[in-house]
Amino acid sequence: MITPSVSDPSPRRRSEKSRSATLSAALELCAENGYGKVTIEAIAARAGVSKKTIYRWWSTKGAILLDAVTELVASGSPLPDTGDIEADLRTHIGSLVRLFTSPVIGPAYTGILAELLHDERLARAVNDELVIPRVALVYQRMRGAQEQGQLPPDADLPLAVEMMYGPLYYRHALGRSYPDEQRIETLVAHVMRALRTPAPS
Amino acid sequence: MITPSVSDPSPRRRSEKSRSATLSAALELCAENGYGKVTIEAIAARAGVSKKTIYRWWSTKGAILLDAVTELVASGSPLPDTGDIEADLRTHIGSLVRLFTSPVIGPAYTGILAELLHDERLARAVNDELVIPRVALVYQRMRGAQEQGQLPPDADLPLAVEMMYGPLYYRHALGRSYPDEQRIETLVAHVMRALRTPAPS
Amino acid sequence: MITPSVSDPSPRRRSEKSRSATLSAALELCAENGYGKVTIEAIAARAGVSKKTIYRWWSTKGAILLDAVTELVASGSPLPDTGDIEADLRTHIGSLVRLFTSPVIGPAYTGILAELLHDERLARAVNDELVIPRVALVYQRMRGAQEQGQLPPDADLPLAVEMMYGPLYYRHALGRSYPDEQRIETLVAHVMRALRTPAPS
Amino acid sequence: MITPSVSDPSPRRRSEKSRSATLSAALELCAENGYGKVTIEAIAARAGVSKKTIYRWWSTKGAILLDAVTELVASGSPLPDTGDIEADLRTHIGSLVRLFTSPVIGPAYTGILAELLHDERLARAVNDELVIPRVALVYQRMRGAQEQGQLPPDADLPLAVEMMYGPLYYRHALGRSYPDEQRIETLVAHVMRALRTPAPS
DNA sequence: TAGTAATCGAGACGGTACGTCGGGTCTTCGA
DNA sequence: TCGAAGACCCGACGTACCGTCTCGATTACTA
Repeated sequence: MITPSVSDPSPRRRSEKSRSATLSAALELCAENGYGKVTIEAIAARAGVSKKTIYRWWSTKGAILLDAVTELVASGSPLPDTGDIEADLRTHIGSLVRLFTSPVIGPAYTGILAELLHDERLARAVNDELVIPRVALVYQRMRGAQEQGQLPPDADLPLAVEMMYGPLYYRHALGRSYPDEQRIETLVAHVMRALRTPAPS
Repeated sequence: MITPSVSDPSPRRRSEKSRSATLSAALELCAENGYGKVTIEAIAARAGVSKKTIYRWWSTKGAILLDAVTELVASGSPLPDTGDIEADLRTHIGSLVRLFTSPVIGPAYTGILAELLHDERLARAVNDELVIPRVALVYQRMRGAQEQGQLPPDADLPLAVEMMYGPLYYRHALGRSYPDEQRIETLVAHVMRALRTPAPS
Repeated sequence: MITPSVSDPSPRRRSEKSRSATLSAALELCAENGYGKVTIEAIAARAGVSKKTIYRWWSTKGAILLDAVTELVASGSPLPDTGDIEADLRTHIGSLVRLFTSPVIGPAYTGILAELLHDERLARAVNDELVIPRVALVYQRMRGAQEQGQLPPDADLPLAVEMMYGPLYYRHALGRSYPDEQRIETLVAHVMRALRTPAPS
Repeated sequence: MITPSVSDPSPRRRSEKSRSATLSAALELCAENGYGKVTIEAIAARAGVSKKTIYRWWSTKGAILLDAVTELVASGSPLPDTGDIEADLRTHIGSLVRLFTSPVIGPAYTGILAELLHDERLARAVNDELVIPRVALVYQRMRGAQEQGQLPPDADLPLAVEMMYGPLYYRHALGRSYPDEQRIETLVAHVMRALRTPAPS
């Protein structure tokens, strides 16, 4: 979490009500009017919270949205384990696409991604709290597949993640539509091949 | 080009001096102080141009930077053709990384990417004027390789582009460092394999 | 007339059409939307005349309106001569009130009066071209009354004019309503008394 | 007082420092550079106050100057009472002329008078806060003179005020010089005569 | 069971930039 | 060759948010 001070300033947060009202207001504003209308002022007004209170606990509207999104995402979509690693990865990518296009999380995450491009602290936070934990799940699932012999023990897992996530972020970054089922299938197939192929000398 | 209205306001009378001064000022400000300090006001002040003139010809500071970047990129780095398609692709990705990290174009392009996430018109313009033309060069080179038998005639070229560009945009979108030489080599090797492998049934 | 240069720049004025279109446009705008909406830009647009042409012949929008009003007033209300000076003065003041409240001339003259407060050249022009000539008519009529013995030969005519016009301008300057018939009658009666009374030693 | 909305926005929290700094800055600018240079921007800059703060409490620069002038005038020139009503009125008119020509209040009041011609709200405010209270003092003095028998009990006091103030505003409205001592004496003499003369049937 | 101290809402404050408007000057193009 | 059209620089407009701050009024730990 990004807070004014590095460490959580005071666990004796007075009002849980303020916190959740702020997060909800931010998400709602983002979903309804787009990220451009997400303003500390507007959040404060809608949440019935003073600006001072917001600034006490967050440093940026990006930080607010990150908290909100993290909370939502944490309570959602774990990685499936059907025994078929390729199918599970397809499912995973599909659910990622659904995340990007979800009416609430989508715009919020897009806003976060826009902001982190000019805010290193936010970038680090997004990676540490949102992306890396989720990628860790993918690694975990892949390691399971390695143990079951579905993937070679020396497979280049990070590369595979980049190859899977890459096209999604590429399209998202350029405002394009996302890969369809067919494309995802092809993509994951190539990723599997890459995982099973020793890196070229 | 993104202009305030759909039809240009009689571009015949446009002052070339104002135009180039504006573009230069925008790039300089971005390089010197970061995208956050790129402001219509600041651009106008540095360029010695009135805000009205800027608003007459551009609708967004993103549009200004897009024009500026397009002009720079257009006059630069064509795709090499050494006869070895794999090597040429490696070179191409390398030069793309260099673009992202270049002190002038890098920050500007990052700013554009941030803005297009909330501006559909800009998104379309970035694709139409910057990305698609450059990708077309890649396609062209690949088609040459197809004619020389280095690639199969039915290779999935768009997929290859996504696989190459994807990891770059993925890392950029999350504010990470870019792939090194080694990584690019691996990546392009897998792309070649994908190009040469018929799509899985 | 207030022109860019002191002397009428060129009697070989090219387009009478432009001149009258400008004056009409100015009056219309003033009558329709109030003086605040009278703008060189708006006048030019409505008159179908270029701004440059307007600036060639006038220095201020006040100058334009002055020309327009002068033209209208010149073609109107001469001072009556019924043989009864007191009645004639009452009529004169009444017609002056009607001028102030006329839907076309009223707002225009109000605008001129506002502008001349910050523009000495305009102030002089208003006096020389509009007020003094009309006051001269009053003097002329009063001198006629002197010859007929209705007024003493040493009557303080300027003072009388100030006493008559004063209350009108006082009320106008403070945005109040104008004197009614009854009040005008009282006022003129006192003026007559003043004219007939030797100045106190 | 003219405020943005009808009800003051909770004037309890109003910063007195900002208020007086704004009024002073406005008067100074007006005195130094003329009313044309009185700009909300300039006032804000000189007062070290934000434009928002100014707009929060005033709707117009005219309103600002009115407040400033009212404050100055309120703390100045009460009507004298020497026992001689005619002399006191002469003194009063003289001090009014001095007000018009004073280097600080003069230009400010002139600017206010120009602006009220196009702003009904300001016109009302000028009358209610500045002119009517001061005229009330004149009435009060005149009523004292009535009680002392210097003036008849049925004297037309409002008419007298119009006859005194009228010539001043007439000359001011047309950008002319003000009456000199001699003229004022004559004027007041006629006003006294009018006060003592029953209205003509 | 009071202090008493931090947190809460509200919102004023000094700022920066916004996007628009009009002023007055200068250039271009068509009739 | 002249005038309409309008681009240009400039400066002010009034607005929106920023992040900081000062208020009383709740709280909820301490004494």
